[in-house]
Amino acid sequence: MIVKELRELIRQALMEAAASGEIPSAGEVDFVLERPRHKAHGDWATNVAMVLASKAGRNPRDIADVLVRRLEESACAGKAGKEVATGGVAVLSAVEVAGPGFINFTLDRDRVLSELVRVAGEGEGYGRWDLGRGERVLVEFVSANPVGPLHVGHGRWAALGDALCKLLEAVGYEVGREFYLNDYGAQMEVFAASVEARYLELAGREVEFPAEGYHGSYIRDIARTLIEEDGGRLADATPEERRRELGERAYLLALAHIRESLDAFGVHFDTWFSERELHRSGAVKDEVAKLLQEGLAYSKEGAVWMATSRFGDDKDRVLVRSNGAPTYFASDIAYHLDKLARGYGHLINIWGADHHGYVRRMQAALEAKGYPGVLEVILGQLVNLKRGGEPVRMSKRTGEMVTFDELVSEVGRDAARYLFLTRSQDTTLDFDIQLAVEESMENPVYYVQYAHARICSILRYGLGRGMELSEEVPGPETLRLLGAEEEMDLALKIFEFEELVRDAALDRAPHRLTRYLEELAAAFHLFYNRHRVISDDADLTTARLFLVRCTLQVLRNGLSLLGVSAPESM
RNA sequence: GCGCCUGUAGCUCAAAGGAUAGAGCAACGGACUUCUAAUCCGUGGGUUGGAGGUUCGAGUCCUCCCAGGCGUGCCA
Repeated sequence: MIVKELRELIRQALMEAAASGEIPSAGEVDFVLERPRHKAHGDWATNVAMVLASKAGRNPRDIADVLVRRLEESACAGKAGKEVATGGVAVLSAVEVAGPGFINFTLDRDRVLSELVRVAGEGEGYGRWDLGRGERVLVEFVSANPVGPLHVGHGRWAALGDALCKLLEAVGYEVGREFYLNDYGAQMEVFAASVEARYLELAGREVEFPAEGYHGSYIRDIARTLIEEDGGRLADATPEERRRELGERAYLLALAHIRESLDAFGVHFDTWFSERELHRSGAVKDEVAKLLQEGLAYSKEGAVWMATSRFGDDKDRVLVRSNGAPTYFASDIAYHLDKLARGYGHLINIWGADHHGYVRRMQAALEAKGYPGVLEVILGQLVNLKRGGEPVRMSKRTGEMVTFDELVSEVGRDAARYLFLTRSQDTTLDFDIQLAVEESMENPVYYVQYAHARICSILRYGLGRGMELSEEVPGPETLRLLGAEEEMDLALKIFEFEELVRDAALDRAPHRLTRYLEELAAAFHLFYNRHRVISDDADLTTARLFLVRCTLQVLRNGLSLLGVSAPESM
């Protein structure tokens, strides 16, 4: 790939120049190679001379001059017919020193074209890496409490988690997607009691709604479904039996609903891990006992505490309450150890920012167990849902909320996924439903999808005119007909994709992908408006169809990483 | 009080420590007998919350201050 090649050329020039004493040798130099913001600064630029100069106390422009001279010889086409060192193939058409000491590269057109051929050759595989070398990573996300429908915030984690998983897969990790079910503890009982109350109400009984119960209308919906299933027979059962059975059936309904919602969103989990099972199997109890044995936990004031403060936590944390009930923290330790026991070398959890106080203790616990650094927690800021500028509450307790399902059906799956991913998870997301719907024609997702559909339309048009749209790569003479500014800009934008995928994956920043796709689409739309792809000039048409097919491929690869569809027409 | 996140154009947001801080929306003016005008071109719009510091170079890193969000349970 071009970036690698340029880096290698720079390294060579550094070595040679250092060997001849023209520049100070500084061992490994950590330099930046990037696409400059301004076109006048070439196709690529590096700060290597400035880095080296500040290390050696020399003038950066002098060092840059030396390097440029060597690069010109090794990689630049320069004057026509001049031999270049890299196997006779020129990579660059120009290398210049600029500004405070930048070295700006302009790619040789033939090199651009050969890179396009590579893009086409790699097809769906373009942008994939093998950085992970198959290491197994478990990504746990959404993990909503199964006591009601998903809310809008969960949608953000679903979109983010899934995109992150796809990115990690693209760079060579083997990824497991997991949903942790908090199907144990007090909230399940509140849920059961709430459903029970509605059930009895619907059966015509006088009941007092539990003080802390969930007021959402979905509770009544669940109760209605239950009563339709069993004809209300549980109204006369013993309270214990009724509560237990209704709770269980309500849980299964809520869970089924969550699965359906995620399914409709195109997010699929490999595993649904039940907290209850951890308790049932004794894993939680056993782990607490083990921690006591290992001296990592102790008893105090009737409770069992874990000594997390020895591993970076602010204070020690309770594992077993003085009433004998294990805390959520205890089961979470057992849970995370279970993940590791299943062969995952790295754990990623996506949590809402409201859980950030929990991160350190969890990491401390794993460090105590001999797994420092295996748990990575991605904290996502919350979603502020709005409708026409007015905030919409998302409280399960008061029941006033917009569900994830409603959002998806209003805004659409692609737009919802895309919009959730346009912003870094570090920033709270204002999601205005009304705006998303009203402006759906101006939505960035349509802008990107439109580029894809437009290309498909060009290809259809070509087919209709009896054009042969083979997958074959045009010969060099034909390809050399490409060279217009918009064509080269589009090609260069295409080439950014590989590194972008890598960076987005390693930096956990799927939002960069959305931005990139918008830039790529913009480069295409501009090209489209300036040049006809299909014209009377058969060779030029062939060449442009090739460029456009490369664009199509990258749009497709990128959208697929986001989990957004690439429509053939709109 | 302490901890995490955020503060950039009227609005929503981008910018692995790089050159003249960029997009979209909103406003205004242009481009369809031509492969999809859900597009393109142009114009206006900024003391990057404030003050110091680090260095060749700071929206980005450090310190302090201001503002907002979220935490800071023997809740989950």
